[in-house]
Amino acid sequence: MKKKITLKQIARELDVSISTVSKALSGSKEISEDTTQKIQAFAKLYNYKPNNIALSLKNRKTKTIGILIPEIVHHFFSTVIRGIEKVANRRGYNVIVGLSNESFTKEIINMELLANGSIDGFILSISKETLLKQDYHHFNATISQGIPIVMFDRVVNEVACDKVIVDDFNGALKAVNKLIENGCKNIALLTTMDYVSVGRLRTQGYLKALENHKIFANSDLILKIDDSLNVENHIEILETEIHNFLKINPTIDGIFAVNELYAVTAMKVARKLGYKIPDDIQVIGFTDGVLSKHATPSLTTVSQHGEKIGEQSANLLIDRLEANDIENDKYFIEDDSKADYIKMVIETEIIERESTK
Amino acid sequence: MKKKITLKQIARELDVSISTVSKALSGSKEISEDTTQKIQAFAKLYNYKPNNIALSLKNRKTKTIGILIPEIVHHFFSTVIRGIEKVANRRGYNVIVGLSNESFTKEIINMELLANGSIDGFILSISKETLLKQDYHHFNATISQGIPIVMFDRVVNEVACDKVIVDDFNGALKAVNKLIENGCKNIALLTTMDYVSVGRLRTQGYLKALENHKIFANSDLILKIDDSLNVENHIEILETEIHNFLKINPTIDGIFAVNELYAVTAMKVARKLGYKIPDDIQVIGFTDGVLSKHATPSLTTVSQHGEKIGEQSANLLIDRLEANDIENDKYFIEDDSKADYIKMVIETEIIERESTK
DNA sequence: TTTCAACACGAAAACGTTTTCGCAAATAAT
DNA sequence: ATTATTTGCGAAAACGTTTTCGTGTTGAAA
Repeated sequence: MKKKITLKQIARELDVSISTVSKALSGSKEISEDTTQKIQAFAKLYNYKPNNIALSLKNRKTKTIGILIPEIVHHFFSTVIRGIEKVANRRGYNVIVGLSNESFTKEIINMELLANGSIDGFILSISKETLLKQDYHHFNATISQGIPIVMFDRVVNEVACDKVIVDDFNGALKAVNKLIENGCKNIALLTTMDYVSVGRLRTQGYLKALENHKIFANSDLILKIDDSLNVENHIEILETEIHNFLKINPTIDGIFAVNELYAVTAMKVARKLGYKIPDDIQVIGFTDGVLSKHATPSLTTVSQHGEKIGEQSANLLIDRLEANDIENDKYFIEDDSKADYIKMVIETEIIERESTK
Repeated sequence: MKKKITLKQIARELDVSISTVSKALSGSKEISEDTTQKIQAFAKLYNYKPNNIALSLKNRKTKTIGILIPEIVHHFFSTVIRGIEKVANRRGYNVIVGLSNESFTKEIINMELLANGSIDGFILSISKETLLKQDYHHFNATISQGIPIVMFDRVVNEVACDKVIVDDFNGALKAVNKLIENGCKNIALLTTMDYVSVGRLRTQGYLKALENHKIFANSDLILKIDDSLNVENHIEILETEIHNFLKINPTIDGIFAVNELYAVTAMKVARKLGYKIPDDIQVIGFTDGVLSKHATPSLTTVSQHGEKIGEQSANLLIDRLEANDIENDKYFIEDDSKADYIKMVIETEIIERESTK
């Protein structure tokens, strides 16, 4: 077992001081050609690599980003992680992932754990429970400790930080517009309980599209589904809810769903009821995941560009981290209270597939 | 901006030494009741939490696990991560995620980056490129540095470490058995090029099942699909390949696919060709992901229990890490070469849905 | 009164770096 | 020959902990 070699060991072996080794390895002009050569050769031979932890302690920065998301087995979130990882890697950062599991407490614990020196900044999406409780003190506490946060997708005005969001309103608007233009007269909305702002915005987009076309918004055509904790098993309930909904409202000829699961389930149910898609009913979903791509018929969706969201979030965070560096170097620490934070909106895009005409 | 408080600051403020503060906070009997109270109160007030990096440096362990996977936007891998995170959290560890993107070089870079003190051990699944190259020196180098590795799913005999694998052989065997018992006479196999051992094992299970039932294995019924780099766009190619395959072999009445994408695509194509599922053709896929669950008809699959794989991997790794601790404490470092490594096999389970009778 | 524990605390080392400063020797300028 | 400057290197501090080993004070035992 060859443990990693340290500066001290090299120094001892070559009979020079630690400082000399350090300088030689960084190519300092202070050290003579000769010794530099000798030390570098030795270091290469023993595959010396500086210890990251020691560097982190010395520099008081870890070059690590903490990602905190509600759930990882989820297409959208994993694409976001991929985006974050991509730019983080490129810019010399690592990512450490925490899962809140939609729980307020786990969110707090995870943050406190990582905020104790393990990471330089956070990229996160708020858990449902936190949104329900509307308790955001842990975010503000973290920020006031000097640890910047970037929130994505599920964000909240009460916290002053950079944000990257999907243009949920316009995404929904565009989707419903398309349904209308495609000739749909009675467009249903399949949505969740709207304490998650995201759902609320999509509903607003739906309503606005109808209004723009002078279509009366019939509240009977809006089905709100309770997406409580045990989502996994609720698939049958989901199906029967949609089934009954379609039975009661036989005039529906277009469906806009706020996620792809609702959309494909609606297609499934509709087909069982004898509807042809897209001939009798056209369907558009939000979120462009595997399901949409491989459903039969494949689903027209509003793509959220998760990877792009991740990239932008990472860039925003790292930009701020490195800006802070400069400020600190200048011994000029600006009053953060008037720092202007960026809210970046990522445009959606409609991916047309077989579920619309 | 309230930066985190340190022992030194508390010491200065309360006019005691750093050692006293440290001891008081850990409840040492050395310190008087009075001072202990005073110090603890002060620490609580200022929300003191020890700096993780400093602790890591001192203890020479980070309580962090490095996960290295080929791809994160992938149902199986994200369930594994979820499993790892779950037990890691419970046992006091964090996880830091690296993506190899199926690239040999990125795998190496990521490992070297994290091996410099950032993590105590690795849990990883080998990238395709590495498997092709059959170059495993970086794994062995890491291990001989004293950093344990646990490999899952895509493992390799050439590296001496703990492994957690799916019982691919028996999973395939059971699946094909079921097709046979359900009356299928001409069972096709949809597989990939088999440099990934996983695919090879599934093929062997398929062949064994046929053999057990004295069915002649017709090589015409095996379709090997080239799953090269640009998988995303290959969906049309996949469809046409399967289309032609089914046209040429009209007797096929059962399909076993080594992943769910091939399975649902096969269903899609078959239905376009006028087959009824499961009446004319029954289909079973490997990997129980979202697609299987929500396809129409829903797909019977061999579940790999990704979360369980993650949990077991994490337990194996942490067990070994903490066993090493004890050995080191004893100043008795065993010769690792004769350490016996565990290969844990996770049994598969068939989830029956609508694509089989 | 002297001796000895017990008590309460501080100094210092260690983990592995980087960096500032100081200092001797060698070279250059006067 | 004397002073000034460069060159090449080492000592030490610092990052924030924990822990070992002193050490001075107190109260009790001799």
